[in-house]
Amino acid sequence: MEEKLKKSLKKTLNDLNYQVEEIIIGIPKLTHHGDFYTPLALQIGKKIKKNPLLIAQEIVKKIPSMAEVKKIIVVPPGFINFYLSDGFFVDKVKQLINKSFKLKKENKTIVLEFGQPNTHKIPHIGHLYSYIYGESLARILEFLGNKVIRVNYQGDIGLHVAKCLWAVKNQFLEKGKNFNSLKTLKDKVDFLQKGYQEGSQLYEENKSIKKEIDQLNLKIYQKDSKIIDLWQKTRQWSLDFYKIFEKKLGIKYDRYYFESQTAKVGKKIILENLGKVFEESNQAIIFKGEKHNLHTRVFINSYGNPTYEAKDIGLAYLKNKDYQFDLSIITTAKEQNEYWKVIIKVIELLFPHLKNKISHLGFGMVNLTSGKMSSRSGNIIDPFTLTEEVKKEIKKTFLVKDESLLEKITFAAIKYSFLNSDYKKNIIFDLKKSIAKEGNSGPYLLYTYVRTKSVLTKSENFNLQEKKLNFININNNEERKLLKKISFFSSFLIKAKETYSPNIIANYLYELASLYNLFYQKYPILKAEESLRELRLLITLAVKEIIKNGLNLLGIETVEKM
RNA sequence: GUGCCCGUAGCUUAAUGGAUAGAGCGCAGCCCUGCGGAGGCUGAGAUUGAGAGUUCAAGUCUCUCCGGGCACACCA
Repeated sequence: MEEKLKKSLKKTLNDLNYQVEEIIIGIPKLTHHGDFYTPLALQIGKKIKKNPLLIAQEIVKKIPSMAEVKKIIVVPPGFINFYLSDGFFVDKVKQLINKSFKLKKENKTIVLEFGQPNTHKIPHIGHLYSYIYGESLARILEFLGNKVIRVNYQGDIGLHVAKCLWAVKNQFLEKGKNFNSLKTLKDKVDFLQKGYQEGSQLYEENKSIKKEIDQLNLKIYQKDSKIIDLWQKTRQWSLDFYKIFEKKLGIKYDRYYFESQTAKVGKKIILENLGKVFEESNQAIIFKGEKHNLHTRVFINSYGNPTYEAKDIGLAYLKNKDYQFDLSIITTAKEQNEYWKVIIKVIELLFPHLKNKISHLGFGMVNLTSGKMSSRSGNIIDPFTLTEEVKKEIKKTFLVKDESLLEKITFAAIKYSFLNSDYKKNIIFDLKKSIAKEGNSGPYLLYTYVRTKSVLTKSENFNLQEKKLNFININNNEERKLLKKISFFSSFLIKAKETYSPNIIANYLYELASLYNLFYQKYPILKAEESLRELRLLITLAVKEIIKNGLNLLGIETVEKM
C-alpha cells in the first residue's frame, strides 16, 4: 500500500517536473520540532492522504518552482515533510538582500488616524501607546508600497476645554494672576492640566458652576469674542507642546484635523439628513441603531451642539474630500469599539461609496496598577515621566553617557515593550516593571544589530555580489534555521500587515536575533575557513538588514554603537 | 440585562486547526586566552479559567458556565 503510494507520488511529481531524489512514507521519528530535517512542512487532511495526485498538487502549490526537492517524508496521519536543497535558501536570502527586503507594491492610499491627544489636558501613556502603535502601522503599510496619510485629530473644543478654561479664567486670571510664571511649554501644559482637573471636579460638585461651564462651552462654540483669545492662546500651547513630542517620537503627520473644524461640517451633514438617516427625539438628533443590531447614539444634543458623533461624521467627509482614500483606518482605545460600529454604519448610510473603506482598530487600554487612568482625576502617568524614569534605569544598568544614544535606547525599550504583544490586549502598566531592558526587549535587538555591524566592519572585503556562495552541505542546525528564518521574513511581514499586528514583527525579530546570538556564540565567523566564512557573513549581513528594517517598522531607530 | 474584547508557568507573554505549548523576567547552577558577556548554555516551573461539542488533529473553531475589562442617549 505504502510502496504503491510512494511510487505513484514520485511519478506524479516527475510528471509535474519535480525531480525528487527520495520519498519516504511512514517515518514519524523527527528531531526536535522537525526543524532540522524539515525546512518546510505541509499538513494535509486524511481525506486526501492516499491520493498521490492531490498530495503532489499540495506540494507543488507550496514549493516555488525553482526549488529542488531533495526528499519527501509522508507521515500519517497527514504530514508531509520535505527537504529543499540548502542552495535554495541561500539563493532566497541573496535575493532578499538584493531587493532590500522590499515586496510587491500594494499602491493604495490609506488615511491612518492615530495619536489624537486633546488640547487643554496632558496626554497620558494611553496616548503614547496610540502614537507608537499608529506610527508602526503606518510604516508597515508604507513598507508594503502603500501611500499612507498620517492624520492626527485633536479635540480642541468641547466640554473638557470649557472645564479647563473656566478654571483658568475664574480661579486664576480673575484673581489677578497672570501667565508670567509659566516659563516653559511643559509648565503651561501642566497648568492647563491642573485647570482641567479643577474644572472637572467643580463641574461634578457644584450645580451653578456646572451651568457656567456649560454656558462657556456654548460661547466657545460660537467663537464669542470674550473667550476666543484665551481659547486660541491656550490651545496653541498644547499644540506646540505636542509637536515637540511627536518629533521626539519620530512621527511626522501629514495633516492635523481639529474638532473645532469638523463640528460645523458634521452638524451640517446631520441636519441635511434629518428624517432620512437621523431622527429627532427629546430635542436631540439621534441615530437609531437598533434596526442594524447596534445601539442608539446622539449626534446633535438638545442644546443644538454637535456631539463627538457628528464631528466624526464631519471628519470622515473631510478626509474623503481631501484624499479620496482607498481605505481609512481609525485607531482608538478599544473602549470605543461599539461606538465605532455605529459611526461606520452611519457613514456607510450617508456615503454609500465609502462602504467597506472605513475601518476601526481598537487597541488595548493602558491601565495602572492603581486602576484606570483618568486625566479628569489626575490618576495618570504621562509620557514624559515615563521617558525620564526609563532613561534613568538604562543609564544605571548600561552605563550610557551619550545623551542622544541614551535617548535612542530609551525609546527603543519603550516602543518595543508596547509593541511586542497583541494590540487588543489591555496593558496593566507598572512603571518599574513594564519596560523590559534585557531579554526580549528593544535594547537586546539593538545590541544584536550592533554586533552584526561590528562583525561586518571587521570582515573588510566581504562583497556579496562577487561571491558565488553555493553551499550544498550545511551541516549545522543554527545556520539552516537562520537561513530558513530569514527566508520567511516577507510572510511574517504580510501577516503583520493583514492583522494590523506589529507584535508579529517584534516576535519575528526577537526569534531571529536569538538564533543569531546562539549561532554567534557557537561558531567562529571571521576565523572560519573560506566558504564557511562567506556563508556566515551572508547570514550576518541578512540579519543586520532585517533587524534594521524590522526595527524601523516598529518606529525604532538603530544605533551604531552601544 | 444586551453586545464586544481578554483568561496560557509566580509575573509579562508566543504559537496560518497540526507533531514534545515556545520565550523573556524572576529563581538555582554554568560559560570570558574568542568576532562586543547589554550575550550564551543547563535546570526547576503549564491538566492553556472550567466543562461539553465539531475534527484524523483544538490554546486556536462552536456552545454553556466562571473570572477580568469595555460599551450601551445628549462627555470625548
